[in-house]
Amino acid sequence: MQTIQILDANYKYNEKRNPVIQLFGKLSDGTNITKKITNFKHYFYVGINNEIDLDEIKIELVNMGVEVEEVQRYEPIGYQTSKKLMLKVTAIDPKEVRSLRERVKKINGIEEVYETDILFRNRFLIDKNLGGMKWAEVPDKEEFSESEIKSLEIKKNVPLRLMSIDIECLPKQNGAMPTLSEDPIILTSLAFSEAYNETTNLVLVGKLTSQSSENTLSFANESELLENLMLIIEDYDPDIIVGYNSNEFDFPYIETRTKKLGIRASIGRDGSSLYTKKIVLNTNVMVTGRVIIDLLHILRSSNEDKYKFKSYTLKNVAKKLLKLKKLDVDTKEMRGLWENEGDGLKNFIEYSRRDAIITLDLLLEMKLVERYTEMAKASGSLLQDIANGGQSGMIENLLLRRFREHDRVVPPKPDSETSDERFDDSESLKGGAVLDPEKGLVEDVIILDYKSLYPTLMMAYNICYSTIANSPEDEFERVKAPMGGGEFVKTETLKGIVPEILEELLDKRIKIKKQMKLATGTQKELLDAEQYAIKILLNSFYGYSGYQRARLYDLRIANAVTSFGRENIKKTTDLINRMEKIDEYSFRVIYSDTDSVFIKVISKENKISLEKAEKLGDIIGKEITKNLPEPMELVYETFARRGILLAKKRYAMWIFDKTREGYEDKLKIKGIETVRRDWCNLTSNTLKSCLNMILKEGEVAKAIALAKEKVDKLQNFNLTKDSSLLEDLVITKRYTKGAKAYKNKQPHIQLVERMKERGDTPPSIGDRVPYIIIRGKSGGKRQKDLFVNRAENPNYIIKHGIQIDTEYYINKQLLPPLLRIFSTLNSAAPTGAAEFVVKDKKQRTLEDW
DNA sequence: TGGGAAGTGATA
DNA sequence: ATGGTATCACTTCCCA
Repeated sequence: MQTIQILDANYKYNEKRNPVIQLFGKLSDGTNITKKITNFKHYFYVGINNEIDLDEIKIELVNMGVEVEEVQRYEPIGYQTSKKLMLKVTAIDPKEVRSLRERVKKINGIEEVYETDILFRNRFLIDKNLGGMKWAEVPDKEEFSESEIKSLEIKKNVPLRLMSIDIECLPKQNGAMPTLSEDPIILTSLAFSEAYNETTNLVLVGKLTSQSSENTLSFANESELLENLMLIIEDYDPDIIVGYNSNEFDFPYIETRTKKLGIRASIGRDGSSLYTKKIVLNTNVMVTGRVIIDLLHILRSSNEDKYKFKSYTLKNVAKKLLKLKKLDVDTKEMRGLWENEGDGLKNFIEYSRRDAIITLDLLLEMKLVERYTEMAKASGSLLQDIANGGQSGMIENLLLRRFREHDRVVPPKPDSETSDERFDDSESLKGGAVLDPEKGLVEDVIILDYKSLYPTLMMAYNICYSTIANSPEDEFERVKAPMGGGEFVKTETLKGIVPEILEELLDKRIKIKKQMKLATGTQKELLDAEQYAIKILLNSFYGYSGYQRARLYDLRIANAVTSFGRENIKKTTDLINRMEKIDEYSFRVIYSDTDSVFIKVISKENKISLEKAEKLGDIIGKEITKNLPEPMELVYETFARRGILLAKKRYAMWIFDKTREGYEDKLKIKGIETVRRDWCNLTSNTLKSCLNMILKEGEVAKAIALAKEKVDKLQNFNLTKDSSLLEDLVITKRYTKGAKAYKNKQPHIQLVERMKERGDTPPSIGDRVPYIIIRGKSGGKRQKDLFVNRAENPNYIIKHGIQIDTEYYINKQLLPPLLRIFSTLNSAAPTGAAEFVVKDKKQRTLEDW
């Protein structure tokens, strides 16, 4: 017997054209191993009309060459007291299932089909309780039957072998984008996390040069470079290959070049080739038995604040995450460097090497492998599916497993027509409630929030597909969502499948968090990855139920969650407002959003201490929690000594968090321009400094002086003297779709169009476009001078010495956000702020004249 | 020219 | 391809 951790799975036909599952796994010593399972068959379910003769239906099915079995199953949606008779249809060829489904649907008496679009490898993993990065016990032999494999619960993970890749190509025209069909790959850099033959990186050079050394291999031409690249990959045998924009550039490029040169890119663990597939905007890269990760793709789609950047170039991301400066080569210099035999080529090689090293370092720094491993283990999805992104896949995997255990079938994914219908009435899903804040300066605010509100609501009210009461005349007791949403039977009648999953996940997360407090080093990191994976899953069930492309889309569920949530936060607010004084303190809710409440502490005698604030927060939280169904919980989050509430979802708070060394203060800024990427740094930085002065130091006059200083500096701005300030004027916005798809003009889109006309390399869809607003032609027609037409690329501005529209930066970038802050202070600091506002108005009128 | 609607991006 | 809604702010567009 052997124990393996599963890295990847697929299927392939044997010589008898029977499907064979291939499992790509690792032994605990790190050895890679492939296992083949021979007798597993694909199947799906059909729901039948009881009035049609069952035998007739069965005969028609059997005539299609499938096996048919009578089974008892629950339907996917709704509380049911008994199972229904269904048919399990087993196909011999997994590829047939799709066409079979269409033929089966036409049979008279077959009303529904279920689980017709589960990938064969997933069907196998689900049924055998196996999954990505999970462990299995298997026979020593290579090929065996499905009954010989057993799933194991093992916490530890085999270390994976990681490799990064980066290619450089030589375009015909200096500075142009390389063309697949014509321009060769000249350099390929690799970095290895488990050393390869005692080296951690390699550069393959596509021409013979004296520059070759131990870590630099030189080859006669591109063909030899690529042939050797394939050999190195096979030899090193990485589990994960990571690149930066590699799904859109490096891999498709390698695929095309190898095809053109007649080289087999057979880097799959079963000897299959690298394979890329373009899907609308993105490209999927597949290498059997290995996991391909594109870091750019992952960073761009990340929701985490720490991975949000104004620019996603490898250079900027490395600067921010690794605090590194990346060597940079201007694409226009590439040909010169390449043709240079001395230092030029050497620098080019080192630049390329460094890209590969940085990419690998980023992967390690982000702890991505650890996170993805735990997400795979918690959901059962394969590592590659996790890396490709999407929470719906993980949720579906979990639901398929649990529904199966409860003898409940799952519907197929909606076709495009069905999801269009869903889209049409999608307005019917309402979200959380946001209370209009008491705007202006506030002091002494306790902030409380609900821990995992949506998941705990689903548990508290037994909200699930399996507990929806679907017929009004049913007699069992049930709870109806307060404002829209379905009715659900109580836990005593039937505990829902989703609440059951959530409960297990929540318990597990609490346990892990406890263990984390005692753990250190890698042990702690592993636990952190595990709790993070669970957190993602916990929070995804609600979104999934309201997601139009979900198998189990049900607005009665999604609406019930938000409606219970809205009712709950309103009740919470009312209860706190009506609460009796505690000691000499009374309370008023001044803001709330979905799951949080901001409570102003009112006291005539004493300013509240930080310790007392936390104590009161705890008391209020417990007081509210005690009247709530389990496991809902309102907890103390933080305390703000002072803050400014500007509008819903826009505020700045000076908060105090308890640490081991005492209290740590910082600004918690939400929604306002300091945290927005579509404002220039000059605005964000000035605003942040002003907020610091006002909130922390109470120095309004100082803040106003700073604002004035910045305005003055801009007024006297001179590009040739002061080009360092230019960087602070850059605004970035995402280029989201093709220019023709925009109904209104926007500065960054106009710039992209202009860059195309000029023949500059334009940003691609999805990129953030940096721009600066330049001065218009005075006396020109107003229409032509619209600021949308005056966005320009920063490099272009420097190169051509173009004048900046300093007025725009003063009146549209600096002043509005600053004035919004100052004007809220009018009552608190009337003199300073008022003076500033008046002066500004004067200035503006003067300029206008 | 003023004011509101609509489009867009970004955030909570 | 693919978790959700609420909200803000800016800009252009369009009508009176």
